Amino acid sequence: MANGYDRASVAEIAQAVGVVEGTIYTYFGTKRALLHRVLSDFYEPLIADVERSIPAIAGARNRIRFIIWRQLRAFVEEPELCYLVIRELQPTADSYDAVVVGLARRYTAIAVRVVEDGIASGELRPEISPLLIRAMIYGSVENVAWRFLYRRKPIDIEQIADSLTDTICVGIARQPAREDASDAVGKLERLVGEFRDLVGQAGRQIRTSNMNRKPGG
Amino acid sequence: MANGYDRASVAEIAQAVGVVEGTIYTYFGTKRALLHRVLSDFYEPLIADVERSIPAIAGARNRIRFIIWRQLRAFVEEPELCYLVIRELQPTADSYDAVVVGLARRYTAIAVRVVEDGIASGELRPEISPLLIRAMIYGSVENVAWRFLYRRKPIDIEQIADSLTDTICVGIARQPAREDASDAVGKLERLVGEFRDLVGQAGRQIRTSNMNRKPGG
Amino acid sequence: MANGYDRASVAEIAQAVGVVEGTIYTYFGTKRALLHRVLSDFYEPLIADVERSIPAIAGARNRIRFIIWRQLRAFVEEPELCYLVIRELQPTADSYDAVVVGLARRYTAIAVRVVEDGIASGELRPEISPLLIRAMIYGSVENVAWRFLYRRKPIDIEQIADSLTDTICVGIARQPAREDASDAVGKLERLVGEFRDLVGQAGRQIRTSNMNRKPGG
Amino acid sequence: MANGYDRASVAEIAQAVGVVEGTIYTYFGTKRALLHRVLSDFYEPLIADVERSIPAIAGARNRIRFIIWRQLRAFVEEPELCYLVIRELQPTADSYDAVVVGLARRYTAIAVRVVEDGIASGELRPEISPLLIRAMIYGSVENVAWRFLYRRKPIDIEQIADSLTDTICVGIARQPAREDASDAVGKLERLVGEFRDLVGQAGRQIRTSNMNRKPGG
DNA sequence: AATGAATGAGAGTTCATTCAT
DNA sequence: AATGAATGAACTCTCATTCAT
Repeated sequence: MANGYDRASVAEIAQAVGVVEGTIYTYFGTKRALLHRVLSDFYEPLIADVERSIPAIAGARNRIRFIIWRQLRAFVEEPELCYLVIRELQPTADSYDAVVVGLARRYTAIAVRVVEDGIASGELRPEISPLLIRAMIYGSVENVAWRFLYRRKPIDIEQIADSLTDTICVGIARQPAREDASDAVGKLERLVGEFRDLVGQAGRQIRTSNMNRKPGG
Repeated sequence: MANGYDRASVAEIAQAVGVVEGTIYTYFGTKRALLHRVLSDFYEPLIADVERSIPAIAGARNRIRFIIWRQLRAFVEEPELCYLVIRELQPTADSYDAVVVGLARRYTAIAVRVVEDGIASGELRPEISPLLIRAMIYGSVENVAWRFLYRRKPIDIEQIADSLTDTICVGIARQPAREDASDAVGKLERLVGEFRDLVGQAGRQIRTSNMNRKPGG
Repeated sequence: MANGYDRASVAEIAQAVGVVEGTIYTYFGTKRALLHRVLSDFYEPLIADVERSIPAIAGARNRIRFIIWRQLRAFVEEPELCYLVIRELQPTADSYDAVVVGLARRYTAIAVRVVEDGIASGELRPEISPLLIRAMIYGSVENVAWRFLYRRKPIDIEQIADSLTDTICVGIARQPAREDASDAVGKLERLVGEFRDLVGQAGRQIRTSNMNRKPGG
Repeated sequence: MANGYDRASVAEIAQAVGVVEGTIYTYFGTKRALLHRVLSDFYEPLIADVERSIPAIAGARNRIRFIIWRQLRAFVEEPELCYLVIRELQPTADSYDAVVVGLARRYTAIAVRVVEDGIASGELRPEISPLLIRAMIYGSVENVAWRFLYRRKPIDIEQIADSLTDTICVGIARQPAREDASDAVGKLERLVGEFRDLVGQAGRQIRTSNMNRKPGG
């Protein structure tokens, strides 16, 4: 199952499992049935895990980090399966697929809800789209995992989870307050203007008072 | 080329091009060679376009938006090819692939450089990883495009590009820094207020002292 | 055993019998051995029945009707088995088959003997070939049964047995004896004519001789 | 194709034709398609032949003989195909089959019409069932051909056609009416002969007695 | 240069048969 | 005796590739 669904022949799968071709068909009537069983076995504990954990985690940011971290872990633990998930799971009519697509939908729906809750609680900006954030979370994880795993390098999922979460939450821009800062600058400019006026006023008063003092000063 | 590389037989490709099977082999020795030609033909103008455009765009944020937007456009214009890129382009040692993988690397390297430049110019936070940002950019675009395109719904690439860029740059969190900024402004306001009071006081004192001086002012 | 020998897997047969695949092989070393057991179990009572009944039936025609009727009944009662017999029972050297082919031969030999006896007793025309009549009997029954059973219509075996027997015995030609009869009538008319002439002649002679004799004798 | 459709693997067929397996699939998308092509190629000229010939033949009996003879010839010329026809041609839903079943129906319908016409013209008994006669014709031919061909003996189709036609038309029974009639005629002939003798004798005696009498008679 | 018929290796799948339990 | 999981050969069918024309 080294490389996607079509690439792996039933013969190879059988050999990998240590049985003979026909044995596969004793248990799975179809190559596709085998695939879906494998995907279900992958998804179900994953979903159970995430659905159980999320309520125990406080704050949208922490939850998002968990989702990212959990997905990275899945990639590290079962890279082949994750590739299968990425590449085979297309909502393509097939009734077999429907079941697994349903699982996948249920899985990624967790992220959507987390973002929605984060918006509701005021922790997240209300103008963001939860669906887009879901795409960012899973797309980023998938892409980074893909790249790392292809290099067969060990991958520090803690650090990557941190970085991704950080970027998703606070962005990459320096001085995220800069726009507020410009407001502040405007205010400051106004203040400075006021100050200048005050100083000018004061100066005039002083001068005036001086004028009123000794003439010829 | 309905759906991926394996799905399309050489016969189908030949028919689509309007020639006969054998002719394909007159020009491409191999189905895989044909694939790589197709991918090169896809990548080269894309790379040329992006490489030409980026220097003309000011600011990391604007450049990132352009990269996202351009990639979304590619998905909309050539969804099949983009799927091919996603699914077939694996650095699998195959010497054919090497060429196209090289193109892909060159393409995504642009994003890395944009981020690096953004850091250098101080626009982007120095602690972010350009490689991770690249993964986020392409992973997010791919995931969102995948989802949208599978639903065969029209996709508003302008709006999606805006949202993705926004999230990547400023994140999803309600900016905590913003409140600090207002605090600062508040402090300044308070200081200016104090200063105004002081100035007012000073003015009054001066005036008072002047008044106490010889009248006839 | 839905449709022929090859169509039924050993697994299906086992399931139908209520045992498990391996058990079949405890009792029958081979799928083919099972087939032959099934066919023997079908043929033996059938042969016994027909062999017992024929001597008790008087007349070749009645016996032929019985054979036809019995075979039709077998078709109605065990259509699948009859198809098996028709389609699987080929004298193909296979030593297994030899046994069942022997049964089949013994079975159809009954019809041959019935026809031979009918010829010997003068009930049947001596110039007919008993082997050909056997072919007609079983061929007709098989064909008609096949057609009827495929339509899954109920089949009136009494009426079909009557019709087939009738056709086999007296043919389809209209009053085949009538023409001979008219010949006979013609001959009789001629004979009667001759006789009339003779009688007339004799009468005249007698009268003549009487005339020559003593008058008043 | 030695033994039925299922028994022949495409590999065997290809080998028999002198090509390789895949080549079969260049021309026939399916094993079943190949079968149906073969059957159509068999049926079409056969139907054309019979449909053309029947109108040129006078009398139901002669026509039936032609049908029997033609079918026997087909068996002799293409025994394998005829087995295929017998065993594979089941009206079993398959849309492929529908075409060939249609041909077969059209073919055997000829016999039905011949019998119907024979009844209409008064040549055949009106109480017979054309459908049953069709079953007898094809069933008998099939059975007899089957038996003969399995023995791989040469088969005298002229003689078999004569015998089958004869039996179908006039039956196997020694015509009781016919023989009685001839017997009666024979008896009458004998009686008349005797009578003639008697009359002749009587005539001579009378003449003699007259001669012995007084001359001058 | 272009063709397209022929190829043959390999795919998924079936199933009669075996054998350790 | 009975089981049923495992087998592996054989099947139909696909398709990238070749090559004589």
